[in-house]
Amino acid sequence: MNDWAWLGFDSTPVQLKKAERLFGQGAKVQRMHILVNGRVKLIRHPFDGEDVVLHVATAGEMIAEASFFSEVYHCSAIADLPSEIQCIDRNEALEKMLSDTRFSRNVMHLFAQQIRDLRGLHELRNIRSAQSRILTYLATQADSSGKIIVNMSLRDMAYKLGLAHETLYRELRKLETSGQLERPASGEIILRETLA
Amino acid sequence: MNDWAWLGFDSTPVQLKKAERLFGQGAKVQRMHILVNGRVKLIRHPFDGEDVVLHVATAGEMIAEASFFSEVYHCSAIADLPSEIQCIDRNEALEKMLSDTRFSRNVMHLFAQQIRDLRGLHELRNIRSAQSRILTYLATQADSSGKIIVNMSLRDMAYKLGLAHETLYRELRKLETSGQLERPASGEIILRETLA
DNA sequence: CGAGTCGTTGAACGGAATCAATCGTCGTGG
DNA sequence: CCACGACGATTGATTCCGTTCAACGACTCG
Repeated sequence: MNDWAWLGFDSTPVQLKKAERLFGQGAKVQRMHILVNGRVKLIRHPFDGEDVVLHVATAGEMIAEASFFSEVYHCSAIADLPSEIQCIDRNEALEKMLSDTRFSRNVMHLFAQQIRDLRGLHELRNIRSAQSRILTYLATQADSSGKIIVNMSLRDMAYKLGLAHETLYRELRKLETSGQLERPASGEIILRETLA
Repeated sequence: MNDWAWLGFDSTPVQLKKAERLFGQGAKVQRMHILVNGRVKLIRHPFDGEDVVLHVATAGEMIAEASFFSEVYHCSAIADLPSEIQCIDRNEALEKMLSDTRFSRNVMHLFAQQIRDLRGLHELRNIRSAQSRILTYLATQADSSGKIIVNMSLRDMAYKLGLAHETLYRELRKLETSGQLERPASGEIILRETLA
């Protein structure tokens, strides 16, 4: 999907099986990671209480970008699917950032992109109604023809949207019944125009 | 609060009165902005429907960092309080980013910080219960003695937490009654230890 | 002084979470 | 190879808690 040539990787990517760990909370930050393929969950382990899913990284994302300037990771990274990850030494990356124009710009782009996505999600959560939250989200994901390829389970989508998965199922069904969307195949959703 | 010396500003900051506009949605991105003092709201104006508050920037933040790499702004910035803003020409900033090590690193830091904050907020919203969401948030804001200086109105805090302001008032009252926190003065909250 | 806003509380409603049960699919190991 | 367990998708019934609507006093600012 993305072209990572600018990263100047010569090494082969790390391969992780499902449930394998890329790094653990508290570990020293020594590398920069780009998720080329697969899915990686970032988990925080609080002193008390149960684990919290901080984020689910999908293909093309930089993993734990926020930790890049920290000494140690504040969360663990665990493969949620078989994944392929490009690594680059932290110091090497920092150096490259100063010497290689394209590199630093691209990294910044990744950061900015991430911020915009997060703000979008935040904005989304301010929508109280489950139905319009879902519609708004789908609208942002759809291409010009209204088609959406869902590359995650509906459960994960529900989590991302901050809804109980049952609610997501129900609302999707309602929207389907009312003709506002179609689901020709699992993992595929088509939005129908409903201009007010 | 923050030291912006590294930005190498020689110019005097822009002064905005309340409700004055820094830039409008769709305008060309020509400068980089750092909010030195005050409060600025980022507003998106959708084609239909009413305006949406994307974010409320407070002192020390870079404004619309996500737009820095875009051609035009995807939102408007409006002073929410009398504000002081440092501006730097976009091209100048990009240049500086490549030539000045400290500058680029600091900008990246700002970005990373922002991402971490946003993720934290996201994480927070996954807590369903209003009470524990509030407690968790306060815990992150408190210093070692449990003291919290609230630099925004409770209404804004409620918005940030994704709660109706009435709910926030009520829950704060409950927590106060049950001795889990004190409010010696407005804008000041003290958390009491309640180890399980 | 009046307009605007914040903080606060009451009452009622509604919608989403929760609990629960079923079905299908996939992977794994005996 | 098939049984079993794990997990995703789906739907029903019920509960509960946060939103919403409403009203009021205090304070600030022009």
